[in-house]
Amino acid sequence: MKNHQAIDIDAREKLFQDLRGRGFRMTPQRESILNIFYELPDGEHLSAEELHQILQQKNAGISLATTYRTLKLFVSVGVLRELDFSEDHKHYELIHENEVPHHHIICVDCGKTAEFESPEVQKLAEKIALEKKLQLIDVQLKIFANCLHMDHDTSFQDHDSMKTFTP
Amino acid sequence: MKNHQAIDIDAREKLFQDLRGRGFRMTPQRESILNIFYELPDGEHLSAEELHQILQQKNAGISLATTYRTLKLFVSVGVLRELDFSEDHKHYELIHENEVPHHHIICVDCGKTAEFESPEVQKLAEKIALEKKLQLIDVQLKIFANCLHMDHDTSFQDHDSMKTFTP
DNA sequence: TTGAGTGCAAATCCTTTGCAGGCGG
DNA sequence: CCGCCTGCAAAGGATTTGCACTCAA
Repeated sequence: MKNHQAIDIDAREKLFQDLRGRGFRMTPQRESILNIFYELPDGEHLSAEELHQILQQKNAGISLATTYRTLKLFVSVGVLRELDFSEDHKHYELIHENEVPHHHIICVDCGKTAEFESPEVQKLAEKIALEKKLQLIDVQLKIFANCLHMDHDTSFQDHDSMKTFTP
Repeated sequence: MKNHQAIDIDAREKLFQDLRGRGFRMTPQRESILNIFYELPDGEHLSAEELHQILQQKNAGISLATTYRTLKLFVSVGVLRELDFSEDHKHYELIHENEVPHHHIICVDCGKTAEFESPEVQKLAEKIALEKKLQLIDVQLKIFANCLHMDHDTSFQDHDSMKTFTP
């Protein structure tokens, strides 16, 4: 399972420096949280609660309040992307350089999600931003569908059990 | 300001019949809520709280609980679309036949939204659904951008004041 | 040293739900 | 009539915040 760890040690340290440069303190809590996202398989996302549970398992001893505060901070500085799958809570995923733009399919029946890559969507958004004189920040496409109970094991991610998958 | 009212009286009555046929009761509360969405300018969306306030102003005397229950019902039967703009609450808009697929631009700075039409996005989603053997239900594209404080009066919708606009 | 960051618990906000009474079909 | 719907108020769940203490720079 490919993850960000092997290739991005440098990028991670660069990010720490960047954040310090922007006046943020690089606490062990923030570092732990960032590391978890870097070590996550490509395209996988976590809710605040899931992240907090992982931190607990690692004995990182980070409070839920700090988890929420850190997620919010990382979103505001462009390190994480906030996703909404029409559930009662948000999900978060890493934004890393040289990521291939990807988007989400959500099964309205079973609630699982799958990712797919689509440079076309990105191009389209760039065209629209140019037309409308907007500074493009992020693009998110959600396809709601019924997966008809096919391909669950291979393509879809189960949020609550954090099952991994190979698209 | 174009709205659904003039053209869709029949569609509205047809919908009532359809819902009744599906075993739902057409109460005055449900009718009032549906009417509000039909009378809303094209492409405009409401939060539960905004909808409830409009109902109050019209002396419809509908409780917040029923407002939420009805929104949820209409989403589940495909009458309304649930939107998320990374705020702390959802928004809802009417899904009506012969609607031109439209999507949303959200200004990360001021929080306002604008709609734009894009048949390309729809086509792309249909292609992906076909490839992956999914039954396509809905497509939502969100473009996060900075509007640089331009065109607020003409293109962007202010959620909380429900200011209307002409895209 | 110092004020940004943290943990804890209480608070807040949005949304859901239990229950008794109301009314659509 | 029957049982789906409603209003009310209380509950629930996710997220935020006040406060005193800690520690990164």
